[in-house]
Amino acid sequence: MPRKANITTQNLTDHALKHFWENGFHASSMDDLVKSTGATRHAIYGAFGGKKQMFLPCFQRYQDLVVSPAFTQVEQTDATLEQVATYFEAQINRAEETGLPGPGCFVANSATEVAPHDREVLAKVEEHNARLKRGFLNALRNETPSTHQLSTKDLELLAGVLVVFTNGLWSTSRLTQDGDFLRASTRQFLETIRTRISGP
Amino acid sequence: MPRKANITTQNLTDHALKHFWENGFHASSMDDLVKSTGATRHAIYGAFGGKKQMFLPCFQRYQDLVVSPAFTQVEQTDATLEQVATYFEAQINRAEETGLPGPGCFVANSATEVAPHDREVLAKVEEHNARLKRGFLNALRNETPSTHQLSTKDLELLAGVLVVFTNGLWSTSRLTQDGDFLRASTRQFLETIRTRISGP
DNA sequence: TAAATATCAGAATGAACGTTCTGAATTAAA
DNA sequence: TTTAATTCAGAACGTTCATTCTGATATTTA
Repeated sequence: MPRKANITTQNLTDHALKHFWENGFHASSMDDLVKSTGATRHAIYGAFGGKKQMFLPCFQRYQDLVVSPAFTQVEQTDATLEQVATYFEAQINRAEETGLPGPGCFVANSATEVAPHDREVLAKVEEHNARLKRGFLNALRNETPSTHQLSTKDLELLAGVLVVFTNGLWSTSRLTQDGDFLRASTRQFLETIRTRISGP
Repeated sequence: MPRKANITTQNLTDHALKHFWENGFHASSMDDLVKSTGATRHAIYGAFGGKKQMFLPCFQRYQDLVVSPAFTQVEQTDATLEQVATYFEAQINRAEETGLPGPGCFVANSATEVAPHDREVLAKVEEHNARLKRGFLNALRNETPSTHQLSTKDLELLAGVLVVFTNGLWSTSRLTQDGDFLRASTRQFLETIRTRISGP
C-alpha cells in the first residue's frame, strides 16, 4: 500500500548541509531548502519535523563528509604534527577549490551563530572541538621527545591552542580570498608549535 | 521653533552597540532596538535611516569604548609581548566580569555573521584586523633581537597568526564559561610565540 | 482494474519583520 | 497665548518567514 519513497533522508541531509553551510541557519529559509533539496515541504516536515530538526543531523553528515576523511590520519596512533599539517593543507585546498572567501567550517559557523542560543547545537559543537583537541594532543605527544620539559598540562593546553587557532582560521577563510595566506599562516603557526615542542 | 532633542545620536549608538553585540545583527529586531535605546522609531529612523545604517557607526563606537582603551598600549613604540599579554588579560577579565560564555568580540561576530554578505561591514572588519596586525607586528619587532634569524616576512606572518588566534579566542569565549581556560590558553600561546622568537 | 495510500505542487495561515504613517502631546518662538 | 515645529507612542503597511493544509497525481496492493 505505501508508496516507495524516492528521496532518502540522507539525500535530504546532504542538500540541507550544503545550504546551511553556505548560508547559515537563520538566512536559510524553508523556501530555499525546498528548492535546494528538490523535496516538497511535506517530505521535509515528514522526515524531520522542522527546520531545527533538519539542522541537527547535518553535524553528523559534516563529520562523515568533511571532517573524518581528513582528520582520521591525525587520530592514528603514530600521527605527528606532519599529519596535522596535511590536515590543514587538505582543508585549505578544499576551501580554495570551493572558492575563497568561502563558507569556512560548518561547525565553526554554528559555534558563533547558533550555539550560544541553543543547547543542542552547543553540545554538537563542543563534541566536535573535543574531537579536534584529542587528535591534536595525540599528534603533539608523538612529536614530543619523552625526555622533554613540557608537562602533560602544557601539552593539553597546546592542543587547546591548536583548536583555537583552527577556529580562527575558518573565520579568516570567510573574509580572505588569498589561500596562500591561509597556508603560510598555518605553516608559520605549526613551525612555532614545533619550535616550542623541540625545546628552545 | 525646533524642540530640543534629549537623546543624542551617540547615546543611541551606545545602546545599539550593546544590543547588536549581545544578539547579533539579524536577531536584533527594530522592536528590540526601540526598547533598548528608549527612543522612538521616529527618532531612530530620523537619526540613522534604518537598521543597517544604525549598525555601521557601532564599529567606531566599539573601537572607542572597547578596543582602543586596551590596545593602544600595544601600539606604543616601545611595546613588547608583555603589552600584548596585558591586552589579552584585560579583554578576558572584561569578558569574565560581563559573564561567560559571553558575546565575545563585536567585530569578530560581525566578521562571520554579516561581513561575508556585506561589503561595508567587510571593510570595517578588515580595518580592525589590520589594526590588530600592525600592533602585534610592532610588539613582535620590539621583542625580537635584531640579530635574529627570523625574517621580516616571518614576523609579519607571526603577526597574522596572532590575529587568527585572537579571533579564535573570541569564538571560544562564546562557548566556554571557564575564564581561566582562556587565560591559560593565551599564556601558553604567547609563551610559544616567545620561544619561537627568542630562537630554539 | 479498483481501492487504498503516499506523494506531489502550491495555496493558506498566523506570526514577526523593517519601515512608514497618524494624530496627540510637547516645546519654543511670535 | 497663539502658532509652528518637533517629538511622542503606537497603529498600519507590505513582506517574509516557518508551518500546516488541500486537492490532485502517482503508486502499490488486492
